[in-house]
Amino acid sequence: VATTRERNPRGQGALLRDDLVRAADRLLETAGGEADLSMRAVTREAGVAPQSIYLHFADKRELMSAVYALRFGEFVDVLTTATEGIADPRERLLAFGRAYLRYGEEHPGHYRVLFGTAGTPGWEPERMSGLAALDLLRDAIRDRRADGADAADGSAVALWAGLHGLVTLRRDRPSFPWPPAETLLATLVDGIARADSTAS
Amino acid sequence: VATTRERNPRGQGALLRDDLVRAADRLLETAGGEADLSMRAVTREAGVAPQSIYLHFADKRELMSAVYALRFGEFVDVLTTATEGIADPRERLLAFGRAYLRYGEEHPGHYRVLFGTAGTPGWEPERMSGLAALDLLRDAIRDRRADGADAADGSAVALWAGLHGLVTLRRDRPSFPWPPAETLLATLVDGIARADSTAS
DNA sequence: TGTACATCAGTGAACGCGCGTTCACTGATGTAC
DNA sequence: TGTACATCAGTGAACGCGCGTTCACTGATGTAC
Repeated sequence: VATTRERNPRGQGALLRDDLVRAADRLLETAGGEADLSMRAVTREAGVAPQSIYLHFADKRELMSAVYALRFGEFVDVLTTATEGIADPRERLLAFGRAYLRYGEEHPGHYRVLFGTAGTPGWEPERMSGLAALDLLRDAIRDRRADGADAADGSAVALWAGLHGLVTLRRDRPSFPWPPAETLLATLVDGIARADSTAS
Repeated sequence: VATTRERNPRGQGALLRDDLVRAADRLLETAGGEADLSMRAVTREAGVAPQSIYLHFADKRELMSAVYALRFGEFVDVLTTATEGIADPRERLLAFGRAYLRYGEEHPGHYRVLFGTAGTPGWEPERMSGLAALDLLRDAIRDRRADGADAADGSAVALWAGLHGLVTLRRDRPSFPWPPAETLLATLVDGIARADSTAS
C-alpha cells in the first residue's frame, strides 16, 4: 500500500489507468472504505501523485464508471456460474438468490458501487449493465411459469427489489433481528416466482 | 434561511435543541441535501454559530438519532392513517405499500435517515423504532392467512425488503425502465402475503 | 553520427473549500445577603 | 435597596484535516535531419 511506483515506459502510459481502477477496487474491498473512495485515496493507494489521475479520468464520475464496469462483469459471472447447470427452475432461482445475497454481504463496498450511489450522490452509471443480471432472473422465472413475458419482467424486477432490499437493510441495520436468510429467500422466490401466476 | 436568531430567554435554552433538529429536518427536505447534512450546515440553517450545536448534542450521531426519532413517528403515522379503516386484508396491504412507496419517493432525504446511513457510514439508530412500522405489516399479513406468527414475521420482513428495495433502487437508478409501481406492488403483495401459504 | 526538437509519463506546489471539534470568552439575567 | 456573585445561552477565533482540481514544470525517451 502506497509504495512508490516506477514510471511506465514510453507508450505504456495507459497502464496507469488500470492501476488506478484496480486501486479503487482494492479500496472498496476494505470495510471502512465504502464512502472513503476519494480521488486522493485512490492515487495514494496506487502510489502516484493526486493529480496524475486526471491523465486518465476527467473527473470522479468517470472513475466510478470504470470501477462499475469492472465489477459488474465479475458480478454477472458469479451469478451465471452459480446458476448454470441447474435444471430445476425453483432450485435455479434459489441458487441465484443465494449467490446474490452472498455477494452483497461479502463485498459491501462493491455492491454499493453496483446498485447504490457509493458516496457520490447523483452518480449513476450511464449504461446499466445491471440489465445482464436481471436477464438471468427473468429467464429463470420464465422457465417456471407459463404466463407472458411482461409478467416475467415484472416478477423479475420485484424479486430483484426484494434481494436488493435484503442486502442493503442487513448491511445498514445489522442489529435488527433478521430471520434466517434462507427462509427469507424461499419466501421471496416461492411467492414472487411461483409455478402458477394467479393472484389471490 | 440563515437569518440571525435571537437568543432564547434564560431557562429556555432547550428550545435551541428543537430548532436544530427542525433545521436538520428541513435540510433533508431539499433534494441535494441528502448527503450534505453536516453539523455546520445545520447550524447555518438554524442561524446559529457552528459550535452551538454541542450545547445539545455530543456529536453528529446524536443529532442524527434525534432526527430519526422525529421522523419515524411521522412515518408510522402516515402508514397507520393510510391503512386504518380498511377491512379487506389485501386492500390494506396494498394501501400500506402504496403509502410506503409514496413516502420514500416524496421524502428521499428523510427515508435515507430512517432506513439508510444518510451519509454517515456506520451510523445506526440505537433503538429501531422501525419495528412499529413492521408491526403494521405483520398484523395485516396475519389477518390474511392462517399459518403461524413465525411465518407472518418472515413474510413481513420479506415484503418490507421488497418495498425498501423498490424505494432505493428507483431513487438511485432513475433511468432504469421501471414497470409501473402499482404492478410491482401487486406482485409483491399477492406473492409474499397470499391468502394461502403453500410453497410451490 | 550527432544534435535539435517533440513527445510522453508523470510530479511540485498550491488554490480555496467545508468539515468536525475545542477553548476561552461575553453579556444578559437571576439570586444571596 | 444595593451589590457581589453565579448561572445561562450562546459566540469569536481558531485547530488540523482531507478534499477535488489547476498550472506550470521535469526528465527520460524517441525522432527528424
